[in-house]
Amino acid sequence: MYALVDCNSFFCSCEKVFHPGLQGKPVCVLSSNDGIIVALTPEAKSVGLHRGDPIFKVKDIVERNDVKIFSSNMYLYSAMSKRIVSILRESCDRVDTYSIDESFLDLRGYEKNFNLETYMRGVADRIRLWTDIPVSVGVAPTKTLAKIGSKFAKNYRGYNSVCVIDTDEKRRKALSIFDLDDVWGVGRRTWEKLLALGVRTPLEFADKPEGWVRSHFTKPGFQTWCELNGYPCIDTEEASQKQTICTSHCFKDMVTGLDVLKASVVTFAGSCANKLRGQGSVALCVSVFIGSNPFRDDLVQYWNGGSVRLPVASCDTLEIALAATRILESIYRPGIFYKRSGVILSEISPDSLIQQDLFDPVSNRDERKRLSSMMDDMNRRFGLKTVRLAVEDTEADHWRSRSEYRSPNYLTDIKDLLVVKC
DNA sequence: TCTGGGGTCCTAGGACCC
DNA sequence: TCTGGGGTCCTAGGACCC
Repeated sequence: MYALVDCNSFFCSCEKVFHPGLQGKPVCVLSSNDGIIVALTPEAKSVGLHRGDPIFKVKDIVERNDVKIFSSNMYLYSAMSKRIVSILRESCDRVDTYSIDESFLDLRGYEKNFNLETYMRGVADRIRLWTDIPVSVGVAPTKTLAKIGSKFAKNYRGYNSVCVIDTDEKRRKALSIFDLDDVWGVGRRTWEKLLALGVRTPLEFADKPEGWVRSHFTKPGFQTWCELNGYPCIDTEEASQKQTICTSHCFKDMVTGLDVLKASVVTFAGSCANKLRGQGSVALCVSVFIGSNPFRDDLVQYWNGGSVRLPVASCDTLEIALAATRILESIYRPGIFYKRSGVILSEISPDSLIQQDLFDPVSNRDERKRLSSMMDDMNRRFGLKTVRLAVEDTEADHWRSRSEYRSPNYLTDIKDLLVVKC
Protein backbone atom coordinates (compact mmCIF):
# COMPACT_ATOMS: atom_id res chain seq x y z
CA MET A 1 0.00 0.00 0.00
CA TYR A 2 1.00 3.58 -0.68
CA ALA A 3 0.02 6.72 1.15
CA LEU A 4 -0.14 10.12 -0.45
CA VAL A 5 0.22 12.99 2.00
CA ASP A 6 -1.04 16.21 0.42
CA CYS A 7 -0.94 19.60 2.14
CA ASN A 8 -4.24 21.46 1.91
CA SER A 9 -3.99 24.77 -0.01
CA PHE A 10 -0.31 24.60 0.86
CA PHE A 11 0.89 28.15 0.08
CA CYS A 12 -2.17 29.65 1.80
CA SER A 13 -1.76 27.35 4.79
CA CYS A 14 1.87 28.49 5.17
CA GLU A 15 0.75 32.12 5.26
CA LYS A 16 -2.01 31.29 7.74
CA VAL A 17 0.50 29.77 10.14
CA PHE A 18 2.03 33.22 10.62
CA HIS A 19 -1.22 35.19 10.35
CA PRO A 20 -3.50 33.30 12.73
CA GLY A 21 -6.32 35.82 12.39
CA LEU A 22 -7.03 34.38 8.95
CA GLN A 23 -8.62 31.10 10.08
CA GLY A 24 -11.82 30.63 8.11
CA LYS A 25 -11.14 33.71 5.97
CA PRO A 26 -10.66 33.75 2.18
CA VAL A 27 -6.93 33.80 1.35
CA CYS A 28 -5.10 33.84 -2.00
CA VAL A 29 -1.43 33.54 -2.95
CA LEU A 30 -0.33 35.15 -6.21
CA SER A 31 2.19 34.06 -8.83
CA SER A 32 5.46 35.93 -9.15
CA ASN A 33 5.02 39.48 -10.39
CA ASP A 34 1.68 39.39 -8.53
CA GLY A 35 0.03 38.22 -11.75
CA ILE A 36 -2.48 35.45 -11.23
CA ILE A 37 -3.91 33.45 -8.35
CA VAL A 38 -1.91 30.24 -7.89
CA ALA A 39 -3.28 29.05 -4.55
CA LEU A 40 -6.51 29.76 -2.71
CA THR A 41 -8.46 28.49 0.27
CA PRO A 42 -11.94 26.92 -0.02
CA GLU A 43 -13.33 30.17 1.42
CA ALA A 44 -11.77 32.08 -1.48
CA LYS A 45 -13.22 29.59 -3.96
CA SER A 46 -16.65 30.02 -2.45
CA VAL A 47 -16.68 33.77 -3.18
CA GLY A 48 -16.06 33.07 -6.87
CA LEU A 49 -12.28 33.10 -7.26
CA HIS A 50 -10.41 30.47 -9.28
CA ARG A 51 -6.88 29.30 -9.65
CA GLY A 52 -5.43 31.11 -12.67
CA ASP A 53 -7.53 34.26 -12.39
CA PRO A 54 -5.49 37.40 -13.21
CA ILE A 55 -5.72 39.36 -10.01
CA PHE A 56 -6.51 42.70 -11.69
CA LYS A 57 -9.60 41.16 -13.25
CA VAL A 58 -11.07 40.02 -9.92
CA LYS A 59 -10.16 43.08 -7.89
CA ASP A 60 -13.78 43.88 -7.07
CA ILE A 61 -14.45 40.35 -5.72
CA VAL A 62 -11.31 40.62 -3.60
CA GLU A 63 -12.32 43.98 -2.14
CA ARG A 64 -15.97 43.13 -1.63
CA ASN A 65 -15.19 39.95 0.30
CA ASP A 66 -12.14 41.21 2.16
CA VAL A 67 -9.96 38.50 0.62
CA LYS A 68 -6.43 38.50 2.05
CA ILE A 69 -3.81 38.54 -0.72
CA PHE A 70 -0.17 37.42 -0.49
CA SER A 71 2.69 37.53 -3.00
CA SER A 72 4.31 34.11 -3.21
CA ASN A 73 7.30 33.56 -0.97
CA MET A 74 8.93 30.34 -2.09
CA TYR A 75 11.68 30.54 0.55
CA LEU A 76 9.03 30.35 3.24
CA TYR A 77 7.08 27.56 1.55
CA SER A 78 10.09 25.37 0.81
CA ALA A 79 11.38 25.78 4.37
CA MET A 80 7.98 24.65 5.64
CA SER A 81 7.93 21.80 3.13
CA LYS A 82 11.29 20.53 4.44
CA ARG A 83 9.92 20.43 7.99
CA ILE A 84 6.95 18.36 6.87
CA VAL A 85 9.13 15.95 4.87
CA SER A 86 11.39 15.45 7.89
CA ILE A 87 8.36 14.47 9.98
CA LEU A 88 7.33 12.02 7.24
CA ARG A 89 10.81 10.50 7.17
CA GLU A 90 10.55 9.82 10.88
CA SER A 91 7.30 7.97 10.21
CA CYS A 92 8.29 5.91 7.18
CA ASP A 93 11.55 4.54 5.73
CA ARG A 94 10.58 5.11 2.13
CA VAL A 95 9.39 8.65 1.42
CA ASP A 96 9.25 10.00 -2.09
CA THR A 97 8.74 13.77 -2.15
CA TYR A 98 6.79 14.27 -5.33
CA SER A 99 6.33 18.04 -5.15
CA ILE A 100 6.64 20.88 -2.68
CA ASP A 101 3.35 19.86 -1.03
CA GLU A 102 2.97 16.13 -1.77
CA SER A 103 4.85 13.02 -0.71
CA PHE A 104 4.28 9.33 -1.31
CA LEU A 105 4.99 6.88 1.50
CA ASP A 106 5.69 3.28 0.58
CA LEU A 107 3.87 1.43 3.34
CA ARG A 108 4.69 -2.12 2.27
CA GLY A 109 5.23 -4.16 5.42
CA TYR A 110 3.65 -1.64 7.74
CA GLU A 111 0.31 -3.43 7.64
CA LYS A 112 1.84 -6.25 9.69
CA ASN A 113 2.32 -4.05 12.73
CA PHE A 114 -0.10 -1.21 12.22
CA ASN A 115 -3.60 -0.37 11.22
CA LEU A 116 -2.71 1.86 8.27
CA GLU A 117 -5.61 4.23 8.77
CA THR A 118 -4.78 4.83 12.43
CA TYR A 119 -1.10 5.04 11.66
CA MET A 120 -1.50 7.68 8.96
CA ARG A 121 -3.96 9.65 11.06
CA GLY A 122 -1.23 9.82 13.70
CA VAL A 123 1.17 11.17 11.08
CA ALA A 124 -1.36 13.78 9.93
CA ASP A 125 -2.00 14.86 13.53
CA ARG A 126 1.70 15.16 14.20
CA ILE A 127 2.22 17.37 11.15
CA ARG A 128 -0.67 19.55 12.25
CA LEU A 129 0.65 19.83 15.80
CA TRP A 130 4.27 20.51 14.89
CA THR A 131 3.86 22.74 11.82
CA ASP A 132 0.21 23.86 11.90
CA ILE A 133 -0.21 22.72 8.27
CA PRO A 134 -3.35 20.63 7.59
CA VAL A 135 -2.83 17.60 5.34
CA SER A 136 -5.05 15.06 3.57
CA VAL A 137 -3.96 11.46 3.24
CA GLY A 138 -5.01 8.80 0.76
CA VAL A 139 -4.01 5.16 1.30
CA ALA A 140 -4.39 2.63 -1.53
CA PRO A 141 -2.62 -0.13 -3.46
CA THR A 142 -1.48 2.24 -6.23
CA LYS A 143 -0.31 5.84 -6.30
CA THR A 144 -3.11 6.93 -8.63
CA LEU A 145 -5.71 5.47 -6.25
CA ALA A 146 -3.92 7.02 -3.26
CA LYS A 147 -4.20 10.41 -4.96
CA ILE A 148 -7.92 9.85 -5.39
CA GLY A 149 -8.19 8.86 -1.75
CA SER A 150 -6.47 12.05 -0.64
CA LYS A 151 -8.99 14.13 -2.59
CA PHE A 152 -11.84 12.38 -0.78
CA ALA A 153 -10.06 12.96 2.53
CA LYS A 154 -9.75 16.64 1.68
CA ASN A 155 -13.31 17.17 0.52
CA TYR A 156 -15.27 15.18 3.11
CA ARG A 157 -14.76 15.99 6.78
CA GLY A 158 -16.07 12.59 7.80
CA TYR A 159 -12.81 10.94 6.75
CA ASN A 160 -10.98 12.93 9.42
CA SER A 161 -7.99 13.54 7.08
CA VAL A 162 -7.42 9.92 6.03
CA CYS A 163 -9.23 7.94 3.31
CA VAL A 164 -8.26 4.31 2.79
CA ILE A 165 -9.16 2.43 -0.40
CA ASP A 166 -8.26 -1.14 0.48
CA THR A 167 -11.05 -3.30 -0.95
CA ASP A 168 -12.37 -3.75 -4.46
CA GLU A 169 -15.76 -2.55 -3.28
CA LYS A 170 -14.32 0.74 -2.00
CA ARG A 171 -12.25 1.13 -5.17
CA ARG A 172 -15.26 0.71 -7.46
CA LYS A 173 -17.38 3.04 -5.35
CA ALA A 174 -14.66 5.72 -5.35
CA LEU A 175 -14.07 5.44 -9.10
CA SER A 176 -17.79 5.66 -9.86
CA ILE A 177 -18.20 9.08 -8.22
CA PHE A 178 -14.78 10.66 -8.82
CA ASP A 179 -14.39 13.27 -11.56
CA LEU A 180 -12.66 11.77 -14.59
CA ASP A 181 -10.61 14.89 -15.27
CA ASP A 182 -9.33 14.94 -11.69
CA VAL A 183 -7.61 11.58 -12.15
CA TRP A 184 -3.82 11.85 -11.98
CA GLY A 185 -2.51 11.51 -15.53
CA VAL A 186 -5.75 12.54 -17.22
CA GLY A 187 -5.30 16.05 -18.59
CA ARG A 188 -7.61 18.04 -20.80
CA ARG A 189 -6.70 16.20 -24.01
CA THR A 190 -7.10 12.71 -22.59
CA TRP A 191 -10.33 13.74 -20.89
CA GLU A 192 -11.78 15.00 -24.18
CA LYS A 193 -10.68 11.83 -25.91
CA LEU A 194 -12.25 9.60 -23.26
CA LEU A 195 -15.52 11.55 -23.42
CA ALA A 196 -15.55 11.20 -27.21
CA LEU A 197 -15.09 7.45 -26.74
CA GLY A 198 -18.11 7.37 -24.45
CA VAL A 199 -16.24 7.04 -21.15
CA ARG A 200 -17.68 9.26 -18.44
CA THR A 201 -16.28 8.03 -15.11
CA PRO A 202 -12.96 6.59 -13.94
CA LEU A 203 -14.81 3.33 -13.29
CA GLU A 204 -16.00 3.07 -16.90
CA PHE A 205 -12.40 3.57 -18.01
CA ALA A 206 -11.04 1.00 -15.54
CA ASP A 207 -13.63 -1.55 -16.70
CA LYS A 208 -12.60 -1.35 -20.37
CA PRO A 209 -10.74 -4.43 -21.64
CA GLU A 210 -6.97 -4.22 -21.99
CA GLY A 211 -7.07 -4.52 -25.78
CA TRP A 212 -9.41 -1.54 -26.03
CA VAL A 213 -7.08 0.57 -23.90
CA ARG A 214 -3.98 -0.44 -25.85
CA SER A 215 -5.61 0.33 -29.18
CA HIS A 216 -6.64 3.85 -28.18
CA PHE A 217 -3.81 4.96 -25.88
CA THR A 218 -0.04 4.75 -25.59
CA LYS A 219 2.03 4.05 -22.53
CA PRO A 220 0.83 6.84 -20.19
CA GLY A 221 -2.87 6.04 -20.73
CA PHE A 222 -2.25 2.34 -20.29
CA GLN A 223 -0.39 2.94 -17.03
CA THR A 224 -3.25 5.01 -15.64
CA TRP A 225 -5.68 2.22 -16.55
CA CYS A 226 -3.51 -0.34 -14.72
CA GLU A 227 -3.25 1.86 -11.65
CA LEU A 228 -7.00 2.45 -11.52
CA ASN A 229 -7.42 -1.32 -11.47
CA GLY A 230 -5.06 -1.68 -8.55
CA TYR A 231 -1.89 -2.76 -10.39
CA PRO A 232 0.95 -0.40 -9.41
CA CYS A 233 3.13 0.64 -12.34
CA ILE A 234 3.94 4.33 -11.93
CA ASP A 235 7.37 5.03 -10.60
CA THR A 236 7.96 8.40 -8.99
CA GLU A 237 11.47 7.83 -7.73
CA GLU A 238 13.05 11.22 -7.26
CA ALA A 239 15.69 11.98 -9.82
CA SER A 240 18.87 12.75 -7.93
CA GLN A 241 19.51 15.74 -10.15
CA LYS A 242 17.43 17.85 -12.48
CA GLN A 243 18.00 17.50 -16.20
CA THR A 244 17.21 21.12 -16.94
CA ILE A 245 17.38 24.15 -14.69
CA CYS A 246 15.51 27.32 -15.57
CA THR A 247 15.08 30.76 -14.05
CA SER A 248 12.78 33.22 -15.75
CA HIS A 249 10.50 36.06 -14.78
CA CYS A 250 8.12 38.67 -16.07
CA PHE A 251 9.21 42.25 -15.48
CA LYS A 252 7.30 44.72 -13.36
CA ASP A 253 7.39 47.22 -16.23
CA MET A 254 8.35 46.98 -19.85
CA VAL A 255 12.06 47.08 -20.65
CA THR A 256 13.74 48.34 -23.83
CA GLY A 257 17.44 48.85 -23.11
CA LEU A 258 20.08 46.17 -23.56
CA ASP A 259 21.83 47.04 -20.27
CA VAL A 260 18.64 46.51 -18.26
CA LEU A 261 17.92 43.20 -20.01
CA LYS A 262 21.51 42.24 -19.32
CA ALA A 263 21.03 42.84 -15.59
CA SER A 264 18.04 40.48 -15.64
CA VAL A 265 19.77 37.77 -17.66
CA VAL A 266 22.94 37.87 -15.53
CA THR A 267 20.86 37.67 -12.36
CA PHE A 268 18.93 34.67 -13.69
CA ALA A 269 22.15 33.02 -14.88
CA GLY A 270 23.53 33.41 -11.36
CA SER A 271 20.39 31.87 -9.89
CA CYS A 272 20.63 28.92 -12.30
CA ALA A 273 24.32 28.40 -11.50
CA ASN A 274 23.50 28.48 -7.80
CA LYS A 275 20.78 25.83 -8.22
CA LEU A 276 23.25 23.79 -10.27
CA ARG A 277 25.90 23.87 -7.53
CA GLY A 278 23.20 23.07 -4.99
CA GLN A 279 22.65 19.67 -6.63
CA GLY A 280 26.35 19.08 -7.29
CA SER A 281 26.11 19.29 -11.06
CA VAL A 282 27.62 21.02 -14.03
CA ALA A 283 25.94 22.04 -17.29
CA LEU A 284 27.23 22.07 -20.82
CA CYS A 285 24.52 24.06 -22.55
CA VAL A 286 23.31 27.59 -21.75
CA SER A 287 20.18 29.06 -23.33
CA VAL A 288 18.62 32.50 -23.06
CA PHE A 289 15.24 33.75 -24.22
CA ILE A 290 13.57 37.15 -24.24
CA GLY A 291 10.05 38.14 -25.19
CA SER A 292 7.56 40.97 -25.40
CA ASN A 293 4.14 41.06 -23.71
CA PRO A 294 1.85 38.73 -25.72
CA PHE A 295 -1.25 40.35 -24.22
CA ARG A 296 -0.41 43.74 -25.74
CA ASP A 297 -1.55 43.29 -29.33
CA ASP A 298 -1.07 47.03 -29.89
CA LEU A 299 2.72 46.61 -29.65
CA VAL A 300 5.25 44.92 -31.93
CA GLN A 301 5.68 41.31 -30.77
CA TYR A 302 9.09 39.69 -30.58
CA TRP A 303 10.25 36.43 -29.07
CA ASN A 304 13.64 34.90 -29.56
CA GLY A 305 16.13 32.62 -27.89
CA GLY A 306 19.55 31.17 -28.43
CA SER A 307 21.96 28.61 -27.00
CA VAL A 308 25.66 28.00 -26.71
CA ARG A 309 27.70 25.03 -25.63
CA LEU A 310 30.44 25.75 -23.13
CA PRO A 311 33.87 24.32 -23.92
CA VAL A 312 33.75 22.37 -20.64
CA ALA A 313 30.70 21.61 -18.50
CA SER A 314 30.64 24.20 -15.73
CA CYS A 315 28.79 25.51 -12.69
CA ASP A 316 30.78 28.74 -12.54
CA THR A 317 28.56 31.79 -12.15
CA LEU A 318 30.99 34.02 -14.05
CA GLU A 319 31.34 31.69 -17.00
CA ILE A 320 27.62 30.98 -17.30
CA ALA A 321 26.73 34.66 -16.90
CA LEU A 322 29.21 35.63 -19.60
CA ALA A 323 27.84 33.01 -22.00
CA ALA A 324 24.31 34.22 -21.27
CA THR A 325 25.32 37.81 -21.98
CA ARG A 326 26.79 36.86 -25.35
CA ILE A 327 23.60 35.05 -26.32
CA LEU A 328 21.49 38.01 -25.23
CA GLU A 329 23.56 40.37 -27.38
CA SER A 330 22.96 38.14 -30.39
CA ILE A 331 19.18 37.94 -30.02
CA TYR A 332 18.48 41.46 -28.72
CA ARG A 333 16.55 43.72 -31.05
CA PRO A 334 16.22 47.41 -30.18
CA GLY A 335 12.86 49.16 -30.13
CA ILE A 336 10.98 46.24 -28.56
CA PHE A 337 9.11 46.50 -25.27
CA TYR A 338 10.34 43.40 -23.46
CA LYS A 339 8.29 41.81 -20.71
CA ARG A 340 10.25 38.72 -19.79
CA SER A 341 13.58 36.98 -20.02
CA GLY A 342 14.93 33.66 -18.89
CA VAL A 343 17.97 31.41 -18.67
CA ILE A 344 17.94 27.62 -19.13
CA LEU A 345 20.78 25.23 -18.35
CA SER A 346 20.73 21.77 -19.92
CA GLU A 347 22.97 18.80 -20.68
CA ILE A 348 23.55 18.49 -16.97
CA SER A 349 25.87 15.92 -15.44
CA PRO A 350 27.42 15.23 -12.04
CA ASP A 351 30.28 17.48 -11.00
CA SER A 352 32.53 14.45 -10.72
CA LEU A 353 32.18 13.49 -14.37
CA ILE A 354 33.53 16.53 -16.21
CA GLN A 355 35.02 15.81 -19.60
CA GLN A 356 38.17 17.91 -19.80
CA ASP A 357 39.11 19.87 -22.90
CA LEU A 358 42.71 20.05 -24.04
CA PHE A 359 42.10 23.52 -25.45
CA ASP A 360 40.07 24.84 -22.53
CA PRO A 361 40.32 28.67 -22.63
CA VAL A 362 39.80 28.88 -18.85
CA SER A 363 43.04 28.00 -17.08
CA ASN A 364 42.09 28.55 -13.43
CA ARG A 365 39.00 26.37 -13.08
CA ASP A 366 39.80 25.27 -9.54
CA GLU A 367 40.13 28.85 -8.30
CA ARG A 368 36.96 29.88 -10.11
CA LYS A 369 35.11 27.03 -8.51
CA ARG A 370 36.27 28.10 -5.07
CA LEU A 371 35.17 31.65 -5.85
CA SER A 372 31.64 30.49 -6.70
CA SER A 373 31.30 28.34 -3.62
CA MET A 374 32.64 31.19 -1.48
CA MET A 375 29.94 33.46 -2.91
CA ASP A 376 27.38 30.81 -2.01
CA ASP A 377 28.71 30.60 1.55
CA MET A 378 28.67 34.36 2.06
CA ASN A 379 25.19 34.72 0.67
CA ARG A 380 23.94 31.90 2.82
CA ARG A 381 25.48 33.43 5.91
CA PHE A 382 24.86 37.13 5.39
CA GLY A 383 21.74 37.10 3.25
CA LEU A 384 20.82 36.70 -0.39
CA LYS A 385 22.74 38.83 -2.87
CA THR A 386 25.26 40.09 -0.32
CA VAL A 387 27.85 39.28 -2.99
CA ARG A 388 26.76 39.60 -6.60
CA LEU A 389 27.97 40.62 -10.04
CA ALA A 390 28.15 44.34 -10.71
CA VAL A 391 26.14 43.95 -13.93
CA GLU A 392 23.13 42.98 -11.81
CA ASP A 393 23.00 46.47 -10.30
CA THR A 394 21.23 48.87 -12.58
CA GLU A 395 19.74 52.14 -11.50
CA ALA A 396 16.54 51.10 -13.15
CA ASP A 397 14.87 48.22 -11.33
CA HIS A 398 11.81 47.89 -13.55
CA TRP A 399 13.06 44.51 -14.74
CA ARG A 400 12.46 43.04 -11.31
CA SER A 401 9.25 41.28 -10.40
CA ARG A 402 6.42 42.97 -8.59
CA SER A 403 5.91 41.53 -5.13
CA GLU A 404 3.83 43.92 -3.09
CA TYR A 405 2.27 41.58 -0.55
CA ARG A 406 5.18 39.37 0.38
CA SER A 407 5.45 37.94 3.90
CA PRO A 408 8.77 38.10 5.77
CA ASN A 409 11.03 35.03 5.67
CA TYR A 410 9.93 33.88 9.10
CA LEU A 411 11.71 30.53 8.89
CA THR A 412 14.94 31.34 7.10
CA ASP A 413 16.05 34.87 8.03
CA ILE A 414 17.04 35.75 11.57
CA LYS A 415 15.91 39.34 10.99
CA ASP A 416 12.42 38.13 10.17
CA LEU A 417 11.81 35.97 13.23
CA LEU A 418 8.28 36.31 14.48
CA VAL A 419 7.96 38.39 17.64
CA VAL A 420 5.24 37.39 20.08
CA LYS A 421 4.08 39.97 22.60
CA CYS A 422 2.28 38.67 25.68
C1' DT B 1 -1.58 49.42 -16.13
C1' DC B 2 -2.11 44.64 -14.59
C1' DT B 3 -2.18 37.77 -17.28
C1' DG B 4 3.43 32.37 -13.38
C1' DG B 5 7.35 29.42 -13.11
C1' DG B 6 8.97 25.61 -12.89
C1' DG B 7 9.53 20.46 -14.35
C1' DT B 8 8.95 15.27 -16.53
C1' DC B 9 8.14 11.64 -19.93
C1' DC B 10 6.69 9.87 -24.39
C1' DT B 11 6.25 9.55 -29.39
C1' DA B 12 6.88 10.14 -34.21
C1' DG B 13 9.72 11.14 -37.71
C1' DG B 14 14.07 12.21 -39.78
C1' DA B 15 18.79 11.19 -40.54
C1' DC B 16 22.02 8.18 -40.36
C1' DC B 17 24.56 3.45 -39.89
C1' DC B 18 25.57 -1.50 -41.59
C1' DT C 1 5.98 -8.30 -61.19
C1' DC C 2 9.34 -8.18 -57.82
C1' DT C 3 12.98 -2.89 -55.10
C1' DG C 4 15.75 -5.47 -47.55
C1' DG C 5 16.08 -5.71 -42.92
C1' DG C 6 17.82 -4.56 -39.32
C1' DG C 7 19.50 -0.88 -36.04
C1' DT C 8 20.74 3.96 -33.34
C1' DC C 9 20.45 8.70 -32.17
C1' DC C 10 18.42 13.13 -32.16
C1' DT C 11 14.79 16.55 -32.07
C1' DA C 12 10.47 18.87 -31.81
C1' DG C 13 6.25 18.82 -30.10
C1' DG C 14 2.65 17.08 -27.21
C1' DA C 15 0.77 15.86 -22.91
C1' DC C 16 1.01 15.82 -18.39
C1' DC C 17 2.35 17.26 -13.46
C1' DC C 18 2.87 20.75 -9.39
